[in-house]
Amino acid sequence: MTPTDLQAPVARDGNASSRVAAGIRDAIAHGEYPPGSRLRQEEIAERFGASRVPVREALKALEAEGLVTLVANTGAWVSRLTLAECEEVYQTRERLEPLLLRHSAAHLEPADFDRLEALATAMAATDDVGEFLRLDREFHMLSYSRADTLMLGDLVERLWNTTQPYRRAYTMLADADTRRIMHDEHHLMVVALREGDVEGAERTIEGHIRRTRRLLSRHPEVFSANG
Amino acid sequence: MTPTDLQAPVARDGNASSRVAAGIRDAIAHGEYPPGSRLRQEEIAERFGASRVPVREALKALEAEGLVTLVANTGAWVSRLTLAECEEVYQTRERLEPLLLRHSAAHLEPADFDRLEALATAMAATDDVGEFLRLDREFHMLSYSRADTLMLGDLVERLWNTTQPYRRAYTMLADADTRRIMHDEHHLMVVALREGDVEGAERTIEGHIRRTRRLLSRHPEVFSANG
DNA sequence: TACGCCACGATTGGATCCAATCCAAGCGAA
DNA sequence: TTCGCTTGGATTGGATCCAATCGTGGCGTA
Repeated sequence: MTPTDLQAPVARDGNASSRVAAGIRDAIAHGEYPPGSRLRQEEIAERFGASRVPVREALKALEAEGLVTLVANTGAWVSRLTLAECEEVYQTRERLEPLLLRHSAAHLEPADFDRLEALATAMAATDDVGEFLRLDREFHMLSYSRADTLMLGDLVERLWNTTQPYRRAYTMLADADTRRIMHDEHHLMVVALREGDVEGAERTIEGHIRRTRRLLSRHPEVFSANG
Repeated sequence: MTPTDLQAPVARDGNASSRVAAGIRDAIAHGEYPPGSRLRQEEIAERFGASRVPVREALKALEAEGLVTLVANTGAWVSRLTLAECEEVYQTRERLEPLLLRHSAAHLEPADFDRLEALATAMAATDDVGEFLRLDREFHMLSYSRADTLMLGDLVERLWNTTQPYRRAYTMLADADTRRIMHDEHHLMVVALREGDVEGAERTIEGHIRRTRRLLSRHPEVFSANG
């Protein structure tokens, strides 16, 4: 073993297969490839100006992320969730996101609080679902952004990604009361974070996710048939 | 979109690239490729009787699992953990394994309890570290085996895999008292599970992982230099 | 002697080509 | 008409080949 065989250098990217993976991830998130739709290697290769080899590498990585389901000698599909599976993701988030928030909270800066506040306010003001979803994701990801973690941050982001295609559907199911409570929770979280009340922030995010889970468990129709 | 484009079939395997991935996973777990060691595509390809293409696909998947670190145009290394990163994995397990156990507990059968009991007893009896590690893994995985989950089970298994190379090192650091407590916890868990006390079992596994995390945080020397 | 540049070997990344597999349509028989 | 078989096209899986990149050793110069 030569001296360079030990000590892995820092990660880098710009690779073609990584770009393809990122592109597919993005396309799924934007609803371009809905859950259950098939992903043909050649079509993707052409779309991203690459050959099928990096496409296959990307699909393998996305499979490990849970976004894509591969079947040997048959093809790749965007993963589809049942209601029970979606609830499982939310139960998992309920456990992990408070922990992640704890890692991040202590390192958040005043400018972050202001931005969080602005996002919470903007969310309460908008009537556009797409806009709301974008703001909501930015809000929560910003709250986690100062966490210096190896895998926990990525893990949580993956959980968001797998449920992303369904979020639009059940967001529209919330009535006025439920929405107000959700906005209140967002504001509560900003206050707790600003005051350095990590425990309070943890409880708030846990309740927030729990509430969402209970909301979607009352609406199985979102997951039936071709979602 | 033709009719066959929707509805992904059930997963299957037997693929070459999956076999390579499984093989590498196994080799890492058995200490054949220690953390920080380099993985050359051609060597792996030759070892598993395949070309470099499926090897690259396998490496991409293992990277997404966190077992391997890829650097563009440079190579692949077995992921190496710092003490802080290992603690992060344990904190994550502390949150997830109780949840997973809850999913599994209700479906465990009498034969499972007997096997768990036997494993706990065997663990307390053996002096061989390798034997202990094998029994310990089987014990905990069996306790989770009846969980019908989409990703939570796989997730937990991945967390075990990433820390596997270090487990041997810090297992040997436990003094007699610590070991006795760990064995007590194993037996406690079997009792709780047998009695259908899911809450008790959850608390026990959480405390069990927590205790291990605190043990290893007292031994940073395991992670320094060439682990 | 120490530093920097250059060139070569080794390794990874990507593209094309060929084999294996699967799906579906069409044919034939009951 | 319906079921089952067969065949052909489409798609995936794998291997080989070529290009791009990186690390290293050697050379020259200050």
